[in-house]
Amino acid sequence: MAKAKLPKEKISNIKPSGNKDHSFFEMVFEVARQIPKGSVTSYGAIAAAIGAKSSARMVGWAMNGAHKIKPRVPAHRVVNRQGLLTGKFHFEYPEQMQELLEKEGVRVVNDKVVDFKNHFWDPMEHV
DNA sequence: ACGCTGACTATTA
DNA sequence: CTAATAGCCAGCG
Repeated sequence: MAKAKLPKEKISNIKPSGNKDHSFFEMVFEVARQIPKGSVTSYGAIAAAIGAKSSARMVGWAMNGAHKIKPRVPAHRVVNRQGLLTGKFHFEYPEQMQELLEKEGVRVVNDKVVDFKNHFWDPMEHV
């Protein structure tokens, strides 16, 4: 698949100027920002928290713009259901995700969160 | 407006 | 454990 390219300011409308924001993306970002340091969660968990548990993919897609939005979204704390750092290639560099996690006390081996279940943070409990 | 893509998940083999 | 398949839905060409 030589797809590639999804650069630039895609997801044009994440933050329309002065507009009321409660799009799907905004809700994802809001939840993601609440992830405490040293904890991780899954796309599906976030999706479920905002009432779209079947749309885990949209959560991941939303994170695609997480780098450019206002307060920094800890996208590195969001991994897939297996605890794998599936989105690491979307960071400035692939190793950054693991670095950030380990820096916060989350051990990562072979691109997977160690003791993922123990570090898991359920967004539903916070909301 | 239609079709393809995708940072997912669950199920089946 | 891996591989393949289906369901899912917002954004973009």
